[in-house]
Amino acid sequence: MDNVTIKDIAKALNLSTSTVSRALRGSYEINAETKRLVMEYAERLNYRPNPIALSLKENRSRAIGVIVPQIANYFFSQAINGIEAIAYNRGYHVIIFQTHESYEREVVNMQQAVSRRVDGLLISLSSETSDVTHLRELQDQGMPIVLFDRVSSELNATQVVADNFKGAFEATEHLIWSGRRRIAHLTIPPYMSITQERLAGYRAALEKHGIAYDENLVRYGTFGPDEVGPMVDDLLAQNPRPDAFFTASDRLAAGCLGALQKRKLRIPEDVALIGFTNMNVAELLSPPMSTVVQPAQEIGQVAVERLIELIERKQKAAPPSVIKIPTTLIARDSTRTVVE
Amino acid sequence: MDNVTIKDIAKALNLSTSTVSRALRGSYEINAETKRLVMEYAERLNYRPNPIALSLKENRSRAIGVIVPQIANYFFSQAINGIEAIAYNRGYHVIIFQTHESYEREVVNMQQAVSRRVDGLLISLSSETSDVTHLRELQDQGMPIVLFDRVSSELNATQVVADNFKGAFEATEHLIWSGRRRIAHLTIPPYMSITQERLAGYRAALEKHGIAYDENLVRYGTFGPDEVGPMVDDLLAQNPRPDAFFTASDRLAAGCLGALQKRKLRIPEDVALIGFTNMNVAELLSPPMSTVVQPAQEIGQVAVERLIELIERKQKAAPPSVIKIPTTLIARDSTRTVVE
DNA sequence: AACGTTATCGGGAACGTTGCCGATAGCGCA
DNA sequence: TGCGCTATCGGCAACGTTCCCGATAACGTT
Repeated sequence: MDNVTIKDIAKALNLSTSTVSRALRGSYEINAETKRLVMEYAERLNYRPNPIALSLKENRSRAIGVIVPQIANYFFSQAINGIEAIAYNRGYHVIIFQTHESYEREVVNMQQAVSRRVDGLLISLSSETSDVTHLRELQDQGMPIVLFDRVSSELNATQVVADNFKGAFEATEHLIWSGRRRIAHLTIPPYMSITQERLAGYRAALEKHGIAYDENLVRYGTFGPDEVGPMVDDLLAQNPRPDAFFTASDRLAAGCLGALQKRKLRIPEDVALIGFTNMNVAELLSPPMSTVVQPAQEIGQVAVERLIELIERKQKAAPPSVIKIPTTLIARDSTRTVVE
Repeated sequence: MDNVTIKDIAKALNLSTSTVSRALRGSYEINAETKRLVMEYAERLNYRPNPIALSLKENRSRAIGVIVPQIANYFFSQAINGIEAIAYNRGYHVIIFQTHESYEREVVNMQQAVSRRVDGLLISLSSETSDVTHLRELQDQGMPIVLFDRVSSELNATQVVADNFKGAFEATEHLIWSGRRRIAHLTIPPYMSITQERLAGYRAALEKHGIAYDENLVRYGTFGPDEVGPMVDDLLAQNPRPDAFFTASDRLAAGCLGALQKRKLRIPEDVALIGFTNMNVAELLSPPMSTVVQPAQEIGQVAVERLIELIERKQKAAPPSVIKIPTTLIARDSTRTVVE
């Protein structure tokens, strides 16, 4: 392998390791000629400082851990994209952990990250996670933590999220403006932060337009497979039937669309549909699907920037806060106003 | 932070560090009672061995580098999913690098991975990469390397790919069976391995059915934005017009579908369309799109398994080989046989 | 002439862990 | 009694790097 060390250089040039070390870092107390010699020789041998030795000495790894439910998911893969870009520019590398929506694996991943000595942690909570004491304890021990997307107000940490309330409010109002009155809301487990914020936005829009909130129109998914069909059936069985669906995720939006198609309901004639999503093929769906776009990449970028600030400035960094990144509503055919 | 070391335990228990070390690893030459004491104390203090110190000592990092063009891409995010799952079970962590389809960044990423002292490298080549001497040199220095998906026969390394030839052959034959004769092929840069294999499968299917290969029906994309529309236009301007499109990637398939829709061509009545893709929403597109499914996750899993074998058994591992994972053709509405 | 200063470099410890080599005591056996 | 063996443990070096403390010589200053 590659193994040229500072010792090799020292031996070859008949110098001590300390001199070589200082020459390489350009210390002022090394003779210019000596510096040149060392630099040239190091260059010629393609010397690269060993980051592991550095880590041991400085007690830091220049690595940040990223814990997400799933990589193979539009939102998270884009967020990781943003994270990676910033992190590498700042000299950190990114270690990925997946929880697969399991609380248990989240805890295990967290411990793994700790024993890997990551300098900081970026976390999007699993859907099973309601208790965050594991994170609070870690934070109390001094580990910099930033939450993104799936956050928890139980934790006094910086949190970076889409403006879920506003996004949901706009989506719901958009449906109302297009003439719908019975708007169903398909969402994810109720104890999750994003669920509550989106639900609140949904309710606020209904209220603003004088539509009573009907809890029978709200269904909570569990990330299980094949669960969307029955939920949609159940909602459609009501009388009067819902005339619009507002879904809270990529997965639910696609599943809902499939379920509606299977049941031969015309979109947007029979029901309208709008999702909270990042799918870049939403435009190509049948019909083109209206969406509230979450700025996944930007969320990742902002989150990692805050984390690095936390790592490098420690107690001097900005106090914990909640950062909301605006969403964008894109109206397409699935929510077109239908004139009778 | 967490910092309990083997020294702390030794001091507290009035033992030497070596004894503690051996007790922790269950060495036979340590008194059972002493072992118990050490184990219990370590447990109580939540001792975790410092992997950085281990890495320095053993000259290995228990990390594998994964270099891909893009994380935010169906295929690669699923592949990384598979990689992550296996790697963690085997005690390795995964460090992600993105080339963004740039040769230059690929080289830089490779160097970064090396200076991070990864134990092995998993690479899917950028579309710009035609020269692989940077990888060959690294390999010559003893770094275990496994290529996946975007591979190169210039490198004597284990390569894990989808069965591109067979997949393309089946897709083309499927189009022929559905009654098409002028089958256009939208693909990616010609020097890439997957391009050539898919093109060969396409040609072989044409030949088998007595259809002359027409190079005017083949177009090579460059991963640039908004390039698909003009390519499609150009193809459609021919006389006679193509009656089917076979695309070589997720991006091209979606772009082609959008372009055809924009030009008001009916699918499958006017033209058929089949893609090489992993999009799980292909069924929801308009119309539902036929696809050749690449087993992304399995490719990742197999690749990382081979890499770990290479890392741990070194010269004793299996010699380099090309492993082909079968694809699956899913016929949907976009290639339905149209009766005139 | 004695001293302080400056420029330039080396020695050694330390980060946390493991492994080699020894050291000690207790014991059995001839 | 003396020898060797086993069981049990400690000391030390090493991995690659940085940093603190000295060391040395060549000066200038009083």
